[in-house]
Amino acid sequence: MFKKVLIAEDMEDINKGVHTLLTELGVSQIDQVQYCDDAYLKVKKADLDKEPYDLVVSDLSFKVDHRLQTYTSGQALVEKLKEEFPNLKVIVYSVEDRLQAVRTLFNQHNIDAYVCKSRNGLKNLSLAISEIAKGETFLSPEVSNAFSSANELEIDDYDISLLDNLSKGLSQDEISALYRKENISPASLSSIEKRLNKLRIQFNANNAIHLVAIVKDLGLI
Amino acid sequence: MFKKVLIAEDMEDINKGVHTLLTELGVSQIDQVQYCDDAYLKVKKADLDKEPYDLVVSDLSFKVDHRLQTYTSGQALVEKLKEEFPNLKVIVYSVEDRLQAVRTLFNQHNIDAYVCKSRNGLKNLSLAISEIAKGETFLSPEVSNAFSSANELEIDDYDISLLDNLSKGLSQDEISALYRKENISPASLSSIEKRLNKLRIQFNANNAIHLVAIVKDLGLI
DNA sequence: ATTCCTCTTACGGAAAACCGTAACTCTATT
DNA sequence: AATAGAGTTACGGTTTTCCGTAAGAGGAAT
Repeated sequence: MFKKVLIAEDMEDINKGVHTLLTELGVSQIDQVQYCDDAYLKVKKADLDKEPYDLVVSDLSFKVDHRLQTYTSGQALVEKLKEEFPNLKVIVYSVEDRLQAVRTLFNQHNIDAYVCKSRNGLKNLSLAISEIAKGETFLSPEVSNAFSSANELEIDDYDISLLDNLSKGLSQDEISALYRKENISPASLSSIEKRLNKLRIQFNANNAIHLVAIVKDLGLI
Repeated sequence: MFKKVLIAEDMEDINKGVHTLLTELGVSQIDQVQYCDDAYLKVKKADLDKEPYDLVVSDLSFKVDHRLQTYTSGQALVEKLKEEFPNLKVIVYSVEDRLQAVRTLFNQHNIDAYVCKSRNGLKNLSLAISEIAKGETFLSPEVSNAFSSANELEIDDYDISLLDNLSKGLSQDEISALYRKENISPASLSSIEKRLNKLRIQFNANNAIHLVAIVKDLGLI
């Protein structure tokens, strides 16, 4: 079992809940931070001191406040940690259930577990820890279909960019011009129309306004 | 101080964190539920048994799962509780920072405190409890401007309704027809256009999509 | 090379949104 | 009763979105 664990989570109540769980699991040294930068510094220092962490449990979203941060999101933190300390085990513990994000975390950043905060969040976190201790990876049931080919939601980065630009007030014409300038393909007005039409159908939206409202609610943008 | 407190919160880690806090504050009996319906039933039963709760701490959003619920949101639960047990103190503890929602909870449903889940969530929750014990109400700093008149941007219910209908995918024509049917004035397409134009100027929006995106971010709808 | 398939682009018409102007209604004031 | 002002409605013209059709571009397989 793990001996030295770091929790990176900005909300102190959750931080507390996870701490209690880890204590119950018999982890002897548990450190907590509420900012991404603090997490990185703590891991770095522990490594230099030859007393490295066995495991980091990190949230994805950290609310911004007055303190300027180099790493402003859990993604950025995890990416940096796994790049610099490949042997460090990392669990992402987040309310996010966006399959695309989960896929990226596993495929690009090699995280060891993804646990959704939910009713059974702590139970799953507990499971994840024991799986990782055995050298396995863990995926929360809520997002278990992230890698099942059946569920290809087919929303890619291009779609997100499109929706994001729409929500920023750009007309389809302006988006087309922008994409031409930045060599993003497809850039034609016609293709943009087509793509948005596909998205409207996928999300059952009546028009572009409705579509943007829906994807904002879903947290896609 | 309060003796008997109920926590309604679907995420068990937060539940645990709040529980720890209440224990530290010296609350002798703390009950926890993860479903709105359970919360209502517990309060109801405690009242019938002549051992009523002093305080309920409730989340706003409860993820839906297999269990069918009569009350599907914290709003619905709080509304029902305050209607049936006006003397019961209620703290809403939520990540939501939508000012409109906060106003409604205070004005319509007479909640006693609104605490935002954030870095200092538990500290504020602690403050809220001591304020309520003194017969005061409490409002988290994050939403403290919910009642400051400076913040009145001259957005009335009609504007909100307009934006809401837009975000639901109705065309301006359809909204006009709807308002005529429901005797909401002004109902003409022309007036609706004018009002939306005013809102676009107020919020610096390029078009209707942009406008809806902005007011969604602001939490107005 | 050819066929087939998919993705991209172009175009044209209908619908909706956008924008200015003007007329009409209602109320308050004198 | 007359006037002014604010709010509502009507209308025409321009731009943008929506939607179908069709032509071109590029890749994979035979």
